[in-house]
Amino acid sequence: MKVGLNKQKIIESAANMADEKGFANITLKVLATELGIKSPSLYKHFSGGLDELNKELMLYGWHYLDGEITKAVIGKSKDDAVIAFCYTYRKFVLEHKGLFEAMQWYNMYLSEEHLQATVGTVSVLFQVLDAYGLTEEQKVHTVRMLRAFLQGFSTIESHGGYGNPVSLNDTFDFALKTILNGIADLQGGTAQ
Amino acid sequence: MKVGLNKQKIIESAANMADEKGFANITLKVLATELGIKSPSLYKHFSGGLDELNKELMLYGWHYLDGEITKAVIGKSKDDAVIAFCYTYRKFVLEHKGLFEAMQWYNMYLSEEHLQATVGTVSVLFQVLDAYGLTEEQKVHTVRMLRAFLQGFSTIESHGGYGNPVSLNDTFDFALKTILNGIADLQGGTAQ
DNA sequence: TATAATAGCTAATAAGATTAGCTAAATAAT
DNA sequence: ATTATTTAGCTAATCTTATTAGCTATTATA
Repeated sequence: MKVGLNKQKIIESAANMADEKGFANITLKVLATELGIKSPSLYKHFSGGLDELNKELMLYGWHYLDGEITKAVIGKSKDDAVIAFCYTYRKFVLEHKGLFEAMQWYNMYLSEEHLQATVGTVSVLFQVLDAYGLTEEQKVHTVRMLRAFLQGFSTIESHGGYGNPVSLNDTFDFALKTILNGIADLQGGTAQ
Repeated sequence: MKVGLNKQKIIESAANMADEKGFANITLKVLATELGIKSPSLYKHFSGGLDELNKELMLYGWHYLDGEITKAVIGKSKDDAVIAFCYTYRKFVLEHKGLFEAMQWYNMYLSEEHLQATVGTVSVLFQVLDAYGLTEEQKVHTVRMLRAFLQGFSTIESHGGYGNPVSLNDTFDFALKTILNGIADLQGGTAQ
């Protein structure tokens, strides 16, 4: 009784399940049940089993985020573009907590593959920063700082790791302002 | 043939194993073998099984980091103290990659426990920031921003996620400078 | 219409976590 | 010292999940 599945449908289903139940709670059995098949049948789509599925989930997540960010940034420049980038990133993580876990998780096992996956997102950030007239090295530093902050903030926030009642929106704005001021200072000629 | 184990020894062994083989590759079987016992015997020390062991590993890691940071910060103030804090954090993660995975990993499952664990480290940071005469809210924002940056940077760095040849030390210094400048601006009276 | 490929299935294997119940060593109580 | 109790180990057995092998019906192709 062929259900008519394919990689794409399975990955999307796994992504939804990750967001609902948490990435760590995805098993081939429960995923298969959800899809109306038995778990060994998943190997017809992912011969590499769970490991391959997780990898695909990671790639899917980064491409997804990539698309969201690209849409958000189009037509904006400079600070507006950076802010749109960061807000979209943060929003994505809050809305796709489980998928984001997959995006980071796999990172821990296959750097090379992960590097490829993040290339899209990172290169959008590079393009956004082109408008500021920074040196290549300054751009690299800024991209890395932004990535670090966004990943750290989103991870901590989405897991309830910030235990203070002060508004998280305010903190996010505060941090962006700090970073954007830093970029402005670089332009001001005080380039180190 | 009582080996004479206790929680502390087991946790330290697990921490070393995590750093050597990676957190995800710790199994009760291999840990037990390493310790010279059989895996069911571990339940005499951790009735909650792997889950409890992981939780203890997380707590151990945060206390460990806490101690290192406290030592590093003693006798320093203001920027020197912040810089010492950040360098110690980063160094710790590079030297204890596997343990740090545990510290973050558990985070994903037991927020309340994790909150308690990080209290020590976070409160040191708060004390360091006391010297700047910021408002409580500004301090909270700054602590959160630093935590986010440090966690994100260290995670990405330790997993080889930064694929550019530009010096990571330079990026780290660049980012600290940016954040410290931000703090300086707050003191300058331009408090928002 | 015959053939091949595909996507599903069931049954079986293997690895790991966990539980139950046993035993010897260490410790505490008489 | 001797007895009683706790403790820390063990083996055997169970459960869950991933994975492999081999079968079958449907779909697509020649």
